[in-house]
Amino acid sequence: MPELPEVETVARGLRQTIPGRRIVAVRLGKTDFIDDPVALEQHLPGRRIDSVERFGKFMLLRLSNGAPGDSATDKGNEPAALLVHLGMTGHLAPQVAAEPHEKHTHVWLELDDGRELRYTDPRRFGRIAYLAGEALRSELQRFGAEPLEIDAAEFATCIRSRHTRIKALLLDQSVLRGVGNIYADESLWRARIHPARLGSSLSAKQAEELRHALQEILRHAIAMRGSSITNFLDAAGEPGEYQRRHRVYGREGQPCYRCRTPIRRIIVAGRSSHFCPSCQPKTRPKKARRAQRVR
DNA sequence: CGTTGAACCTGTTTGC
DNA sequence: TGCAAACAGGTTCAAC
Repeated sequence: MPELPEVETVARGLRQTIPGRRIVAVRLGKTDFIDDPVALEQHLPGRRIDSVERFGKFMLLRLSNGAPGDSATDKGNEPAALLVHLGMTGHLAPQVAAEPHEKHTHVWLELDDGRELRYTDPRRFGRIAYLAGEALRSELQRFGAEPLEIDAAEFATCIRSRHTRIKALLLDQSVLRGVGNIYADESLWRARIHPARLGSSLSAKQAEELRHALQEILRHAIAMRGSSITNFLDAAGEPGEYQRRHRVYGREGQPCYRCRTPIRRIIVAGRSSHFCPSCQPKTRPKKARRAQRVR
């Protein structure tokens, strides 16, 4: 399931071989996950892919200027990009055009070097959109901070000001862009925070511990090229290795790596959440007792 | 403002 | 063994 580290891994792979190539033709299969399929056919042919960026869980293929007067709504000289979200089972990878395509391939971007950039997605939970100018700007504005860039003050504010479960906040793309179920659970375990705690109930120290845990885990996962849970493969068809480092995700009933207590799985914010009931207490540890213990 | 549940989709796993 | 139900989960939307 591609989250930030997996998308970053794919983007890095594409960056090796795609920028500078021109799209010469577009072929579409099923299009129910594409915002405006006609826009792809209209605006992509002739455009060069200038760069590949990651934005949260999206990949952004920045496109060269189109022909002036391309259409009434697209002047051709505004910044334009193809947004690709991999959903649960999406793959985006270049293939030699003569090679047979995988089942569930829905988009073929024919390149000027004999290859095709193909999008394959059995479940079609992904999303593809061509956006330019103001439409692109406003779409990107909907999303929250980049988890690897957010500073301590901003993180503390957007977590501690909210009367919502911390698990829901981590998954909310308008708060942080790019965190999904695996890395939310892993960070909460590392910071010893129960997933059902309210954001407003975290101490300043806990918020900072959580931010630190999240960033460390994301960096480590990127270095290991992501987690291959079901069938995640990078742009070169290679699996990631981070699934071996999971401490709670997918480990229900198995002993906590810190204290041996069996890991539990509960539903929080409608999502399956893995945690250690001993290391991640539901309520803040009380300290009011100390006075009574004085003899 | 916040929370929950359903819907989307199909391959894989589980249970009878 | 075989088949159906449950499950996986990112995102959006309706309902409360």
